[in-house]
Amino acid sequence: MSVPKFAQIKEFILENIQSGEWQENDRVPSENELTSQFQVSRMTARRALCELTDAGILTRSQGQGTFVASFKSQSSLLEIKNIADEVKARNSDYSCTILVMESIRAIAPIAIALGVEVDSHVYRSVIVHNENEQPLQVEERFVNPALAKDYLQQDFHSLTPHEYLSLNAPLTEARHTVEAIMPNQEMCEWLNLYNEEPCLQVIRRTWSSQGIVSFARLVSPGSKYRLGGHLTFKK
Amino acid sequence: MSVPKFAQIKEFILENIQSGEWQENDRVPSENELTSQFQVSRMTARRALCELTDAGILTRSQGQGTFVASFKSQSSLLEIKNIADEVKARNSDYSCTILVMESIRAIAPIAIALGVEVDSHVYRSVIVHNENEQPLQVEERFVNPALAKDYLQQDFHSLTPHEYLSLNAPLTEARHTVEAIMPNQEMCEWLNLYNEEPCLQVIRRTWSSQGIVSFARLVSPGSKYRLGGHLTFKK
DNA sequence: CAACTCGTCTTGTATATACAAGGAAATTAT
DNA sequence: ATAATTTCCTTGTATATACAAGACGAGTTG
Repeated sequence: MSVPKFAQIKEFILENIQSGEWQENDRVPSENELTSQFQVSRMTARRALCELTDAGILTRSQGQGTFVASFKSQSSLLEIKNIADEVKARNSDYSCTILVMESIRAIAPIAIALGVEVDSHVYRSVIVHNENEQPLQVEERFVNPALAKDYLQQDFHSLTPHEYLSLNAPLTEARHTVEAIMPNQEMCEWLNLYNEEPCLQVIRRTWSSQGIVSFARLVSPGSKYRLGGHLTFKK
Repeated sequence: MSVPKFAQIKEFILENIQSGEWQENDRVPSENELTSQFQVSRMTARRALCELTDAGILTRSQGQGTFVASFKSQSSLLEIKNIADEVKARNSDYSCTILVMESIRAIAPIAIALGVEVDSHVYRSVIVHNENEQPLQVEERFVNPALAKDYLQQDFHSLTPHEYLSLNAPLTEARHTVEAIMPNQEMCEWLNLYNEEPCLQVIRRTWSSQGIVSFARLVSPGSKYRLGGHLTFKK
């Protein structure tokens, strides 16, 4: 058997959608209808429908049927990778400079972002990530000490903060925002920017099962760093 | 039955991974082992393994077994949504201003990005998307005329270019880059920016099965627009 | 000693069957 | 006429079974 039956059924359905024969929210054949049309068992027809549902192409509802998913909210995805991996993948030299490792009292916005009491102690680190000795990104991170006691004792030359935290408080959720900002003077110094230039800023908050782990601000010069995304609509 | 058996098995596997009991690339129990451990049929054990594989938690290999996937390339994802939908979702008023609709001869960089001959005709549109009458994003788009003949005849007040193209040349692939830039003077005028401010620029190239469809440049003021991403590590 | 075969374990595909549960429409009872 | 019930079609879960196909090691053969 060259092409599995469930794959043939998937193709059949996708062709009908791509040709426009079946529009958004149209009903597609039920498991039983496919069973008799293709002379397969219900489980095989079902597999085709389930896999297309997992892929976001169809939606199913018990008792009602299976429908072509609406593409309205079709959104494209961008990846945010670990900066150290990215640099190494370019065959460049990666290094980092640790500027700050301290325990501070949380002012209101930090406390709120970390979900802790205002004025309680939190850890703060500032690290510059370099590509071929040139600053590429500044990482300012606030960490909830309850979830990473030994944070300040780590040597982040060998393991990035993100890697360390992933190991010690397994991530369950992350939220990001990306924006374009003008760096302040301190940031310009950290990034070695003589002429002001726009920077890409990523704010990342990460959760583990026990609560908010950390709150990071990643700033990179617009001329040296960009985010990439690649999206294929699986056939 | 409150919690389905296949879901219980999934939880069992995930707990072992999250607790660190099973490390990256470790082998997990085979279908047959789970079958006897949980007193279920092989198909039920199989379902748990397959769903975790689809979710990227496990990898499977015929003849070898099932393994904990490596999180090395763990990357976070950001969404780029349709701007019109986003504005409407905020309960704001959406409108757009069409500045340019023309057919031009492609200079080299445009021709290359679209995969057409240099100096051949391509369509170009420039549209400003407004939120509550304030410019939010400038969309400059170059379109391959072979794949969207009637592009210039469209009324983009009712249907955004992205929606039109999605309908006429179903997307198979898209690539994005995001960067922080300083807008030039023309862009400042389009965006109504009196004081220069950094902008977020998204470059999007889209493919259909017949080739490259279009090449778009989306520019938004850093103070008014940001990209958001939400990632949950499914339990 | 190398190459081959065979048996066994693994995942992959496919079927037939059974019952559960949700939704909607037709039927029945009030 | 309205409300409750039944009935049917849908998807959801679960099992037992069969054979195919890839990987790998043990043993056999040259």
